[in-house]
Amino acid sequence: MAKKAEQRRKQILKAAFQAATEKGYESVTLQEIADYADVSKGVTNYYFKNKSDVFTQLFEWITTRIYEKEAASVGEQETAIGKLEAYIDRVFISPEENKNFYRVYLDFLSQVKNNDSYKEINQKFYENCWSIGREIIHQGLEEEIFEVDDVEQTAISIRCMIDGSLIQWLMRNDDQLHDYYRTTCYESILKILQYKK
Amino acid sequence: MAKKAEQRRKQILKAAFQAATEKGYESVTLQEIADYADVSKGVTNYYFKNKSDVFTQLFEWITTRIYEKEAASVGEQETAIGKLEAYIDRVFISPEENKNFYRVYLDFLSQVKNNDSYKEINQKFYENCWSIGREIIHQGLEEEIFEVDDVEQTAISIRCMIDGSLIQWLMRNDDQLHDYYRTTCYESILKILQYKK
DNA sequence: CAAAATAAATTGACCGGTCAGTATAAAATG
DNA sequence: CATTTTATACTGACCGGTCAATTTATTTTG
Repeated sequence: MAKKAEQRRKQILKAAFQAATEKGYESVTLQEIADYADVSKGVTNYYFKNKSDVFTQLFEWITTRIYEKEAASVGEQETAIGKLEAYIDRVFISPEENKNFYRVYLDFLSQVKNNDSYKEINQKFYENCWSIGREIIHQGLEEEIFEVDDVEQTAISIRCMIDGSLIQWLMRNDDQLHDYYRTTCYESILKILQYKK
Repeated sequence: MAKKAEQRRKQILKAAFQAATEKGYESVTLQEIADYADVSKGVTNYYFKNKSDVFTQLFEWITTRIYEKEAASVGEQETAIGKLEAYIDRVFISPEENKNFYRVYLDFLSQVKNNDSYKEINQKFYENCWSIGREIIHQGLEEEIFEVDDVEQTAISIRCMIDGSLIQWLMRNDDQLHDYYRTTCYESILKILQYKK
């Protein structure tokens, strides 16, 4: 009962994600969401307060999922380099998935200024990302292979580098460059960490 | 005559920029642009093909202007460190100006996927940014204070770091953090350049 | 257990409002 | 007065949200 409702909610969120991926966040209509979900137009407003509510929940859902996957990948590794590699490999997962996520994510970011809920959700996402960075840095310091004086600042830098790289890659819209940007990003982070073999 | 027309065009572009800063790109109406420019709605359609045309020209105009100012600041300096500092100081010019530019810029970026003209304009902007990066790197190599094996890749990394930093700063929406992110960005770039005193 | 009653879920037509673009009128220019 | 420029009114398309009607699922009752 409540389970089926939850299923419907997820179905609509997925449809909204798909629609936003293809049409762009702002221009997605309730009709399009309904079409992608294979339901009629009224359903969305039955399960969600309004269009904005759909997207708020979508934003929360995808950022949480992304973080959980990143954290799980990093957590599996024991060494600092292993963790960093796992992180970068998870972040740069594939051209297709990165395109889907970052297109919608960029749309959300461009809306943060108009929407405090978005801002809060993104803030939480950042904090999660930074915590992954800290985990890697601490491990590297323990192994004495990184030279970092401000852990917090370095964790922030790592995420700047990741987002900056993926956004720049996305804008160039060339799947072939995906590997190049992953490598560039990875090597730059190693330098930021002042990695010594 | 043609001069006055050019003046009107600029007036409308400025109004569109102001309107986009305050209301967001997608939701700006032709009426609002006209209001900000203190003209009637018909004028915008007289000087521009359509709304999209206004924004394409706006995007081109602001990215060119940003680049020119950055290039001028860097060009004034002789030393690698001087150039890099000038670059970062120009990029992180002030919370107010960064907010205005990056908000609109983010809007544009989120539209690049739907608009080949935007993509092209942004590509040109990136190439200009990378050329500034290269100028700094070459100077540092000459002075033998940087250790860079791939100039192109490093120039790309520098811009990733800058955009990543300013976007993250913008999302946190705290003017106080502006200095912090400037410093963080500057120091990270120094590490990417493997700067040795 | 079957029929009836009730509740939950779904549909799609419809409404109010907005906006881009157009047409046309008016004013300025020279 | 003819051409260019600006102002205003209008149109048609579109969209978010509502809601009455219908279908489907669940519960009650005899």
